[in-house]
Amino acid sequence: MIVDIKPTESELEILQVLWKKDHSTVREVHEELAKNKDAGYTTTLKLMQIMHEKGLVERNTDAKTHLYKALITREQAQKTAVDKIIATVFKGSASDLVIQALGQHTTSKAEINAIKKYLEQFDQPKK
Amino acid sequence: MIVDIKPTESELEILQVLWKKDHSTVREVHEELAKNKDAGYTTTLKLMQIMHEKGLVERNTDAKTHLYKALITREQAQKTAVDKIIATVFKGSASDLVIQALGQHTTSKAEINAIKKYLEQFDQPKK
DNA sequence: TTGGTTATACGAAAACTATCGTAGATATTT
DNA sequence: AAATATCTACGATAGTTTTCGTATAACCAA
Repeated sequence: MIVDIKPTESELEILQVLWKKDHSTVREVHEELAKNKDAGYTTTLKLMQIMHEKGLVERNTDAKTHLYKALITREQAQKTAVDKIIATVFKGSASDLVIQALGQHTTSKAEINAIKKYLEQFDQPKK
Repeated sequence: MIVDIKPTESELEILQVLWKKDHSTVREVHEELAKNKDAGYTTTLKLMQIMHEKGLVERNTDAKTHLYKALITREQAQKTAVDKIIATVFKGSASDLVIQALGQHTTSKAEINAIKKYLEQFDQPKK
């Protein structure tokens, strides 16, 4: 595994924005975060510079305004996050997590069916 | 909601121990943590004292050796944790979390069946 | 070309977390 | 009772994360 880094809370917020687009400027990320958060522009800038040092993002510095791109994928972050909470609050039981997740969020019929379909694969004996 | 506090990593480790029993001493918690962690006794003590200040635990100080008890339940911690990662890395989709969780952890047949059974309730039209 | 806007760089403070040492009180053992 | 062990209290330190102010460079408009 290339990236073994656990992003901090703030770094995850930034990654969220970066995952939406191919690449973003600090300004774009900051505007997006500003909707829910109250911090200055240079704070976002500094965080993204640190993320670059850590190898969480790459950036293109050709132009005056740098372009940032996530290097860790959403899937990697998901895996890390799931591993952690299963270990810390679910006593190692993935199914406990599943039931908790299904219970507390409204889940559409389509989603339910997707999960059922997913579960069916466990019925098939391995060929 | 009474408890709106997000326990830190270390605090969660301590809560894990407290959830197993009705109440525990610092010594008991420390011995348990010492199995996987390498920190001094006073570190555990200090952490538990801080948790008391924060209202994460209550304690009985009648005897010389205090008895600690978790005030936040495992279920509350689970809910907070699940809410957070659904929001931060799963774009708000609970089913994405479910599938990710099922995919990356070995899940026993019994667990699969438990989940299936749980899902069946969504088939029944509300009476 | 000069003034205003928008960038980045970077040091440093503030806030939070984790760790430990030491002091002093209380219990236990011999 | 004296020595030893065990406990709490608490200050101090170190590490990490988040925040911001200021300097400086690049761009743009009048």
